[in-house]
Amino acid sequence: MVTNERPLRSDARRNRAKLLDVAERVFAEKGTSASTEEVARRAGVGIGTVFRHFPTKGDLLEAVFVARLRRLADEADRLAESADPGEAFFTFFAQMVRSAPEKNALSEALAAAGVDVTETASPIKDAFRTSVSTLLERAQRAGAVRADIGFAEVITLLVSASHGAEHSFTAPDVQSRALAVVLDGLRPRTGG
Amino acid sequence: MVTNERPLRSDARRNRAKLLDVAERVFAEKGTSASTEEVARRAGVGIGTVFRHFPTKGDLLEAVFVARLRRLADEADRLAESADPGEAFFTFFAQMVRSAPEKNALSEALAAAGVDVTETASPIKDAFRTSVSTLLERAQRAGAVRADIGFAEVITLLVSASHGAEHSFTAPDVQSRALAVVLDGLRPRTGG
Amino acid sequence: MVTNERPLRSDARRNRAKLLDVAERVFAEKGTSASTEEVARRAGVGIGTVFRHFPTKGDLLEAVFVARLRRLADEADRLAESADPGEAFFTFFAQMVRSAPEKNALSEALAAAGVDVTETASPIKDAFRTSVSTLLERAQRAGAVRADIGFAEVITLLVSASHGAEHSFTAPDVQSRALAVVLDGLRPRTGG
Amino acid sequence: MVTNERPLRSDARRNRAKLLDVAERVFAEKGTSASTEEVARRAGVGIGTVFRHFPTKGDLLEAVFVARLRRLADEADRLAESADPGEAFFTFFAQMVRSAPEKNALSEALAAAGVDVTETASPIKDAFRTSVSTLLERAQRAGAVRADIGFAEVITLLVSASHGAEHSFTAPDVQSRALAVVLDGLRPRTGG
DNA sequence: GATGAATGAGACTTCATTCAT
DNA sequence: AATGAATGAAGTCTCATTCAT
Repeated sequence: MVTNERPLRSDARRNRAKLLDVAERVFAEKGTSASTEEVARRAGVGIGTVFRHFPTKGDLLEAVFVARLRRLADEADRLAESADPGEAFFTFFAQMVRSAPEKNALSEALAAAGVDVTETASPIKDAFRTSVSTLLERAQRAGAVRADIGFAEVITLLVSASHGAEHSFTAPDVQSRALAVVLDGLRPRTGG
Repeated sequence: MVTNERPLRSDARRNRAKLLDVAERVFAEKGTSASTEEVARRAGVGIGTVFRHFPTKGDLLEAVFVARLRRLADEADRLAESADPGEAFFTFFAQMVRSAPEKNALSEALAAAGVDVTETASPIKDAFRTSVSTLLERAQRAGAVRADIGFAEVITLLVSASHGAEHSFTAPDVQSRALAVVLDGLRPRTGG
Repeated sequence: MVTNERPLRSDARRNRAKLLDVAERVFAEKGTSASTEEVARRAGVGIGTVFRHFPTKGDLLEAVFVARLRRLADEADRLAESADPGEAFFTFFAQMVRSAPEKNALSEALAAAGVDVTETASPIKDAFRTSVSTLLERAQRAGAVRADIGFAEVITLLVSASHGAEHSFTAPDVQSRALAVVLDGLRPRTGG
Repeated sequence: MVTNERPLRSDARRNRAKLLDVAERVFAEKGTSASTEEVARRAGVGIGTVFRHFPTKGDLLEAVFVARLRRLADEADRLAESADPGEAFFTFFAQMVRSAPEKNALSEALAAAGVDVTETASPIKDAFRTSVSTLLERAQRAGAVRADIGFAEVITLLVSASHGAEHSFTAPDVQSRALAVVLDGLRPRTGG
């Protein structure tokens, strides 16, 4: 089935992309309570244009989150093709957490992914879930990750760790060691 | 050092306590964007009274956080007296995380504790740091907690895990397993 | 039963009255689509003050209508005490229609009265209904008004005629003659 | 006198007619505050097309009114040929009022007719005036309608009664009796 | 001529904060 | 000290109108 939405005019498509891009940056800097006006201003468009593309501030936020999820799923897919499943999984986890500080509210995006699977069936959320699950299962089969956790636990930990990492005042080495703790916890208990 | 603030009139003292109590509940229920007006209403005082005690909404939020910290430090002190240092530490950690959901934004309070040490030297923050550090060091000396982390890492993990736990839509058993991962990560590596 | 709303502070009462007064004039001049901002400006208060007294524009409009109804009911009561029931009724009807031009949307207030009796049971609407009904019944008993109509028909005609009269471009004598037609129609058919 | 406007391209003519048709329905349903955008959407054209045909929302509204007037004038003309002048007049009056509910704001169209004679000399308005006047005069000559009123009074009453009838919450039988009152008022006084 | 994206003034509403009572 | 009315900046959203495609 083909969607019946005709493709946007080129200028509109450009504006939409620009808005999404700017919005991501603005929300990263000031949190999700940043005003729609500021997004419009920094994108160089009128406030009405924002509204046309995203009828509600919530819609704009959701679009930003979805865009992020899409990129994260892509990254997971890329890593899934690597030779070492364990390394692939831990790399993905660590990368996400390390990139969190520069994108405030990434954790919300992730949380949204974990949640709405039950409510709004969104293709992107499904794709993200599939990509991460694949990464996880391969690592578990390879014995690199403990077997008693699933997608939900991984997301919860990812959300948590990302959130912790968003607080820029924590020193980088503290972040590293805290992350190491979580990663160690994800490994199977040796000599258990 | 003695503060030069004269003691509050008895009704004022009562109002202040009541406000703090109500504010904690309100912010827990609706997040920190709940209105000052609602706090006043539910405390049964005029809005002017809130601002007399806490000249700024930020001041009110901080006071709530400090009150929480004080209670947490007390709890840490109580546990520090128990016989098993390892169990004391893990109990403290788990208790805090499990109680997070019912106090929205607790993580912010904790984050604030980690932070402001550099800015505002607050006696309560210092006390909290001392209490938790004691708990940690005893557990480490007893070999129950890995030795390569300190107060900062623990707080970061606590903030993270609490935040993850605040999202009520995650199932309790998922929360438990995610918490278990972090706790396991905190233990020394066996057979290393 | 006493309402549990404590009386307004004197300055608030003054402002409320002023706002109602100004709002009535503004809506009369520009129709009900006049902005709340303009009401605030002409009342010499901040926009927030309007909101405090009338949380919604709809609330403000309703308050204006209710105030009008109250005055109309009072006028009906005053006339009900006059010696000639027929004259009382026709005077009331004519007065209302003649005063309509200077209060745009009076008809809406009246329509509201006719309507909401079924929905929102408002004391003022009930009072208005009672007052006008009394006036009507006395005139009918005196043989001055045809017997086959009731309150509902009178209100409908009043609303209609008032609306017609609101269009200021119609010459006064045309208005008079049109009103005369309606009044004649209300009289019992002679020699029927 | 010939207008120097070149004839519209066939698709443009079709669009114009469609727009007028849709606009009448939309304004009837939602009142004149319905958005121009909705008219465009339901007509299946771009918003730009609406503004090309009617440079202003006011222009669109006026065009709708004019179209209505034209149809009303036609109806008046048709009735003017019937045998009974009195019945023709009353039928016309009653028909208009009865059809008012389904065309919200018809009264405004009529009011516009009464008015703009002085401002914009529109052929259609003149035609309407002539048609209704003819209907009225014939009925008066036949003794079916009182002689002391003219076109202006009839329009005023028509506008009034139509407005009253537009309020859908009034029961149909109430409407009927109210209309009967006006019609009776239009008849010559018997036994005067 | 048709299209629909962009515009931006302006409407309503919220809320932290001030200040007269 | 307490009160709560007043304030007004700021936020979200709407919509008539313009203009590049």
